[in-house]
Amino acid sequence: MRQETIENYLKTIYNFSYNNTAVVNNQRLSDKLNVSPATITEGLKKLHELNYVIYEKSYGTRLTTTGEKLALSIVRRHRIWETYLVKELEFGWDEVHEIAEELEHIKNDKLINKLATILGNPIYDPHGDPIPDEKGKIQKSNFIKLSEAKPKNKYLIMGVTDHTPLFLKYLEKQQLIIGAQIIIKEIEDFDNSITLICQKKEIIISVKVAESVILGEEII
Amino acid sequence: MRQETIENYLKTIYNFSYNNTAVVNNQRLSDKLNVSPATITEGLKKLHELNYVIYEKSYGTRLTTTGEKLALSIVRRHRIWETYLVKELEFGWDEVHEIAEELEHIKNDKLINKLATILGNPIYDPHGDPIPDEKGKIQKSNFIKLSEAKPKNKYLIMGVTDHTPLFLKYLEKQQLIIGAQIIIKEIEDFDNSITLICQKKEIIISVKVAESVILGEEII
DNA sequence: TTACTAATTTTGGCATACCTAAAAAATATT
DNA sequence: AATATTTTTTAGGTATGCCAAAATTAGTAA
Repeated sequence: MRQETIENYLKTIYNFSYNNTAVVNNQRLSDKLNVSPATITEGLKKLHELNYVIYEKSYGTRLTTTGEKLALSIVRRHRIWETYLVKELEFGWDEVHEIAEELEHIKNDKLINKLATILGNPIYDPHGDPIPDEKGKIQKSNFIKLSEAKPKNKYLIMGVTDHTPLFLKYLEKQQLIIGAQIIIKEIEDFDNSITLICQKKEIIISVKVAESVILGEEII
Repeated sequence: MRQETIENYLKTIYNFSYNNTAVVNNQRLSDKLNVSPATITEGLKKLHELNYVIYEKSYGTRLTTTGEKLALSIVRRHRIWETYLVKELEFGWDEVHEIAEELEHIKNDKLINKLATILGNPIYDPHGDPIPDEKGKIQKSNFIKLSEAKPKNKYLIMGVTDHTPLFLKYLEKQQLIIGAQIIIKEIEDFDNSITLICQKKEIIISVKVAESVILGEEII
């Protein structure tokens, strides 16, 4: 199995496993990795043999300790590169994901750690995702989805779970950027759309958008 | 054919063709690309079909205009990355070649041009090799090999043609670095070893070393 | 020119990464 | 529980990138 394929499988399994608490199903992997379900079954069997995952047929897959370690190092590379591209090379947050998908496979610890040092060892990337440190340790945080926010409360936007340029450009247009403070004004019973106040402007957003925005602890 | 394979073939053919003046044989490609001669034959046939090379069986191969254009862009990426690693990320000139072999396949013009801009659009990389510009234009220069230098003359070290860490570390130890001025004192008839003066120190080097060091025009 | 040597190509084969279609298993619905 | 739906697996097949060994071609020296 090609190293890059292994890395893409492990990273994707990691991203779907909620810190290795949940088992991941084949269908989502098939969608995300753009290969048929049959190919996923084959791939998981091989990764099991290689001791990267525990694959229980017709049930689900999770990472072994070895697999998680490798997954975390890919995630680290991806997020460090995204941060470097935005902070040092003047890329927009909506254009770095794709490049980082390639750069994350460059295997050179000295390089990644040098970039991290230049950036001041950041803990979050430009989309608010936590960056694992060299040992794979990751910042834990109890954030909530904007779709779970409660009326009248104040929050900070901490991240996004959708990294597509279209979505990110939309957020930027609405000034819903990381670090922005928002107040939930009202949640419409009919379609769960949310009216919120951001930068003194009233904005109405759909559930679909709210599902992909991550908020930090309420400000008391 | 995988894009990365195509790029490695074209780059290697380019490097062996002396600016597309000479035809390249399979054996050297086989050695450099670490695949069997049989595989090279197959690969060249495919590249011919793809219009990247003109492959004449049992004679040799050269790049088409399309192939040369792609080769130059890979060479540019490689050399820009090497320069960036040395100048901005504090890597040694002996450790960047391998990383650049991976980075050169990242396909994003904006990224490469941004790095080039930060570096001030350099014309030479840390090994003295010319960097093609965005359009593929490359600095021409009539350098000679140290093994072709004449006694009593003064030269500047302009580059190297061997990029292996072992060789580069050896040069560094002898202070034979790019930009250094040398005077040829004597060439031994017996084994063609060269005695030269560099930084006021006398150094004796073998033909093998002299073959891989590039000198600039004599200083009058 | 001939006979040898070296380089190249052809042949046949193997492993991998993918696919589709059908079967089987798991899950959801009535 | 029985049926329908979804998910997963199996079976069989294709294309690619590689190889070793045999056959051919080119180069060289007698």
